[in-house]
Amino acid sequence: MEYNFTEIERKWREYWKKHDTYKAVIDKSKPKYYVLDMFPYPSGAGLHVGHPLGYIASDIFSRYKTLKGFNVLHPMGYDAFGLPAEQYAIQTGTHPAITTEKNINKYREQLDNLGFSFDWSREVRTSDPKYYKWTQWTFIQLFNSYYCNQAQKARPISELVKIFASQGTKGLDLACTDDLSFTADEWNSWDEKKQQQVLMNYRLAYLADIPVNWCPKLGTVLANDEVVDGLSVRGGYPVERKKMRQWSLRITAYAQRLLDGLNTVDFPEPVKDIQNNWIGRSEGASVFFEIEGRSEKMEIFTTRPDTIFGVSFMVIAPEHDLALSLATDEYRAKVEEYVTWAKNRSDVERMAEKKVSGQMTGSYAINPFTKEHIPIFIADYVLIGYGTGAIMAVPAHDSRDFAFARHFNLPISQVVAKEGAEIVPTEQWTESFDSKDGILMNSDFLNGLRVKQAIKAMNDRIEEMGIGKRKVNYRLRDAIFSRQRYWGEPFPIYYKDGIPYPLDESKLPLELPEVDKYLPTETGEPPLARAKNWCTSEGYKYETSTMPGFAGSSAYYLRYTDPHNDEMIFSPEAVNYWQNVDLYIGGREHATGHLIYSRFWNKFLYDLGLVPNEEPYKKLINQGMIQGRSNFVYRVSSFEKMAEYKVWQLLKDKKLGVEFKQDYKDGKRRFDFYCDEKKILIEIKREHSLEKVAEAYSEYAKDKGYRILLISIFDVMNRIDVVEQKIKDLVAGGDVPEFEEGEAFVPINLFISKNIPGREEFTVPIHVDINIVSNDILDIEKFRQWRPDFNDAQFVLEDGKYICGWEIEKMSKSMYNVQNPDDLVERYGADTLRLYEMFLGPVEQAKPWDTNGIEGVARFIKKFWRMFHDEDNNFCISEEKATPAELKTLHNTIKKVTDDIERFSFNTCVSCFMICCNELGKCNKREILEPLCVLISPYAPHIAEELWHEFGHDTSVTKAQWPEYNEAYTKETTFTYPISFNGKMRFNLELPLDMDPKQIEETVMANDLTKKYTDGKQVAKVIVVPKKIVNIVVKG
RNA sequence: GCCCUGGUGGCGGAAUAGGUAGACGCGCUGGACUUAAAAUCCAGUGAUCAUUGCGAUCGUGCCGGUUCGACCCCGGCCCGGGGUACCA
Repeated sequence: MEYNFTEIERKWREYWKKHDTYKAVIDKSKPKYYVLDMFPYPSGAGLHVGHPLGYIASDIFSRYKTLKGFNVLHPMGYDAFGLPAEQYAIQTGTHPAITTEKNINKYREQLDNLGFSFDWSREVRTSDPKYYKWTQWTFIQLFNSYYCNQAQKARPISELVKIFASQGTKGLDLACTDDLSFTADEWNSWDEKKQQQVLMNYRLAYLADIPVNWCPKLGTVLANDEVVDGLSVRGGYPVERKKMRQWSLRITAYAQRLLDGLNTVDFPEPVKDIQNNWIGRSEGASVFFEIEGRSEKMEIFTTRPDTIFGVSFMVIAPEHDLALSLATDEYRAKVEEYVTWAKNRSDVERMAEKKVSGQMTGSYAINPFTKEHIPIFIADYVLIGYGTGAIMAVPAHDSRDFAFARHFNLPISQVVAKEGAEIVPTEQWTESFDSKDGILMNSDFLNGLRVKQAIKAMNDRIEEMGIGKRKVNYRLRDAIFSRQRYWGEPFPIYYKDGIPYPLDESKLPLELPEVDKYLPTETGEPPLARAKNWCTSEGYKYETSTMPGFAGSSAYYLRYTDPHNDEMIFSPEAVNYWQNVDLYIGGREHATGHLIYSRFWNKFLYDLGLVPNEEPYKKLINQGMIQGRSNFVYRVSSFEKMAEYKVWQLLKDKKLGVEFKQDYKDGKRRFDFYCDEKKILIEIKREHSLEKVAEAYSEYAKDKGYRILLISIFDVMNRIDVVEQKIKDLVAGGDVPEFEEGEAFVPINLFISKNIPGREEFTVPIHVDINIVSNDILDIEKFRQWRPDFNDAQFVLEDGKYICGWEIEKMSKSMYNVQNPDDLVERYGADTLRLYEMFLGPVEQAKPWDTNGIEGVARFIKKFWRMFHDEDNNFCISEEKATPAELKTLHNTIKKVTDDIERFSFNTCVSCFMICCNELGKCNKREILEPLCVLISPYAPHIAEELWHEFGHDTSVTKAQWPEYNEAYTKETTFTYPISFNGKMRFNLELPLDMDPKQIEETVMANDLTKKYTDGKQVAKVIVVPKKIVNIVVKG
C-alpha cells in the first residue's frame, strides 16, 4: 500500500476550508507579516506551470512565518478588467463580465488544487463595483489635488483656489502643465470657466491635449509601457502618435520621490535600474538664445552647458511651436514640407530607418557667449516631449549632432580634449568625442578647467547673466489615463458647459452601463457613448472613456487590509495594523508599469495621510520565467535524399573497394555518385522520373564511355540488398542492366528517431505534444492518435524506441509544450508539484520546465510517508529516545531549512529534506519525525497535515510551532581537515577541534601521507585555517 | 550602442564569508528481489590516461592578474537572456 495523495489532499483542502484555517484577523498580540503575490489577470487559457511558481514560494514563506509566530496576511484576487475579455466580447457579443467570471472560476479551481494558504475571504476583483468604487474615489482625490514643489507634497485644490484669490501665482512653485503667471486680481476677474481651465493646469488628474499613443486597431490610446517598438504589447498592432484630449495623471510631480524611494526598498537591483532609467533624471541647464531679428527667445535644455563655445547650430523638433514661424520666406515651403512629413511618420517607420534628416529654417540664433550667428534647423532627432524640444548642437561632442553636422556640412569645433591627448583637427574625425571628463579648450574663461568644474562655472555664469538657470529634467512622462474602451472603470466625471466636474462621492460607484455593442460609435466615440442615459440626473453627460488596466491594480494591496469596507477605502485601524507589504512576489515585466504606478499611487495616499508608509512594498522578488521544453519528431521530408544517404553508406570510404564521389558534376550534368576508376555513374530517382529520363541517360553514358545504373527509391527503401548486389556486380565488371522497371514508391509518413545517422539530412523537425512523450521517448500509439494525419505514421526506431529531440523555447500552445499543473496534480499530487517547482532551481532564475525530474520528488514523498508507516500502511511510530546521530541530523536540517527559507533559497531546502531522510534511514521515532513534519509543512502542507493528525493532534499543523534549533546536538569534537599541497587536496585527516594551529601543523607534518607528498621537496610554508583547511606549500 | 543578468557533468542545479568543485535529484550502467513487468533496494557515474594495485593529469565560457589557495576578487574578451534607445 502506498501513499494515497488524491484522497488525503482532498480531505485536508476540505478541512482547511471548513475551519477557515487561513483567515487572517487583526491580532495585536502578534507581529504582522504581509505576503503578497501580484494578482493575476484571469485569461481564458488558465494557469500553466509557470504561474504558480511565485505563488508556491510566497505560500511557503507565509506558512513559515505563521509557524514562526507571525500573524500573516496572504490574500489573493483578480486583476479582472482587461483587453482580452473585451476583444472576445467584440467578436462574440458575450459580455466581458461573463467571460471574466468564467475565467476566474477556472483560475480559482486551479489555485485551490495546489493547496495555497490564501485568505479567500479577502478576495478582490478590480471589476467589482464595490471595489472600483474606491478606484473612482481615489481618482476624485487626484482630481481635487495639486502638487506643491516646495512642500514636495500633494495638497487639496481648494487650498490653491484660496491662494490664487489672495496672491495669484506669486511665490508659488507648483507641478503644472504650462508655466503660468497671473495676479490675484486677474484670477478674481476670471469667470468660472476660465478659472476651471486654469486649475486644470495644476490638478494631479487632469484633462489635456497631449500627444498620445493611438492604436487604431484596438481603437484606444495606450500608455508608454503598453507600447513596445511602435506596436501594442497586447495584440501587436501598430501605434501612431496623435494629439488627443485625454485624462492624465501628473506622476512627473513625484519623479524625484519615486527615485529617492528606490534607495529605501529591497528590490532586485535590475528592477531598481529599470525604474531609474525609466524616470531618467538628468541635471543640466535651460538657456535662452536670442534669435536674429526677433523679439522672442529660444529656450533649450542641455546637460553640458560647458560646451556652449562649441555650439555650431541649433535644432528644434518638428512639433515645436516656433517651427513654422522661424521659416524665412526662402525656406517656408521646404520647412512646411518637412514638418508635415516628419509629423506623419509613425514610430515604427522612424525606428526602422535611422537616416539623418532635417531642414534649415533660414533663421539664426545668437550664441550668448561667442555672439556668433548660428543656423536653426528642424530635425526629428530632437523630441518635442523632452526638455524644451530644442537643443544647442555641439557636434564635436555629441554623436547625433556630429552625424547631423557631417550630413549638412556644418562646422565642428572641439572644446573638450582628453587629458594629454594630441589635438587632431575635427575634419579628420570619424566620430564625435563624447567626453564625460576632459579639459576644456577654445572656451574663453573655461579653458583649462575639468568638465565637472566647467559645468559649475558655466552654470554660475548663465545664472549671473540672467540668460538661463540650472534645471533638472526627467524622462518620465505623465501617465495617460484614458482608454477608449468598454471594459474598465468609468470615470466619475460629468461635463457641464464643457468643463469636467467630479461626481459627488455619495454617488459612487458609477457603474459600468450596458451597451449594445462593444465597439466605438460611428462618429468614433468610445463604446460608453452607446449607453442609454449616460448622464447625471440633471442631464449632464458622463465621461465616455474608461480607466486603464493599472488603475485597479495600483492600490489593491491596501484594499486587501479591509476589503469589505463600504464606508471608506480602508479603515485606519486595518491599514495601521497591516501596514505595507513585507514581501511582494511577481514578474519582472511589471517593473515600468504596475510597480511605478502603484508606488506613485501609494505616495499620493500617503500625502493625504491615509497610509502610514511612503513605499508600498518593502521587499520584492521576481520569480523567473519558466520556459517550455519542446519535443520534436523528425519526419522524412525527402525520400530521394534518404535513399541517396542509404546508398552512400554502401559506397563511401571505398567500402566496395573503389572510390566513389558524391554529387558528381560532369559538364552540365550532375549525378548522385561517380566512380572514376570504373567509370560508373549512379543516379537515384523516383520510378516515374527514371522512366522519363532513362533513355537520355543511357545515350549520354554511351557517348562518354560510362556505365550507368539507375536505381529507384522503392528499391533502396525495400530491397537495399538487391541494390547493393547490383553495384557490387557493376564494380566487378559484371553486366548489370542500366534500368529495370519496378514498383513506384508511395511516400509514407515516416519518422526517424533522433540519433539515427543521417537523420538531419532528410528530415524536418515537427513539434510534438510533450504530454505524449516521456523522458524524450515517444509514445507511438498516442502519437498516432494525436493527429488524424499521423494515424498511418511509421517509424525508424533506435533500440526499439523512438527518441525525440528537444529545445528550450517559450511555453506556448503552438509549440505543444504547455504543461498544465492540473495534470501533474492528478498524477503526482499537489505536494509533489509544489516541491518539484521549488526543486527546479532558484525562484528568481529563469529555467526550463522539464517533467523528467518530478519522479525523483514523487519518490521522495513516498519515502517520507513510509518513514511513518509500516508495510501495511499503518501509522507506526516509536516512542523510543532518539540517538545523538538522529538528533544531529534533525537539528542540522532545522538550521539549514530555517536559514534557507530566510534567504529565499527554496530549492536547497528540498535537497536538504532529501538528505535528511537519506541520513535517517529507517528511523521512525516521534522525537525526530514530529518536528520534521512541521518543518516540511510549508512545502508539502497536505501530507504534513495528515501525519500531524496521525500523531494525535487535533489542531492543524499550521497552528504548530517552528522547531527550535539546538546547537548542542550538532556540536562536533573533531573536524576532518582536507590536507592540500599547493592548493590541491590530497587526503583528509580527522583532528580534534580544540587543537591549536601549531599542534595541527605538527600533526599534519608528522603524518606518513604528508611525507609522501613532500618527499624530496622543500616545505616553504604551512597554512592552517582552523575548521577549514590545511595547505602545505612545497617547492622543487 | 548603453544598462542589467547569466555562463559549473548528458540534464536541472549545489558550493551562504576566497578554503575538499560537482551536494541533492534526473538520466544512464550494473546488480538484488520477481515466472515477468512495475515498484523497491544496493553499487557505480566530470573528462583523459593508467587500470595489477597505489593512482596521475586536466577541469566551473576564453585570456591574463592578485593569492599559500580563485566558480568566487581584479583587468581584457566571447556567447546566451532581459531592459532601453535619437532623452540633448
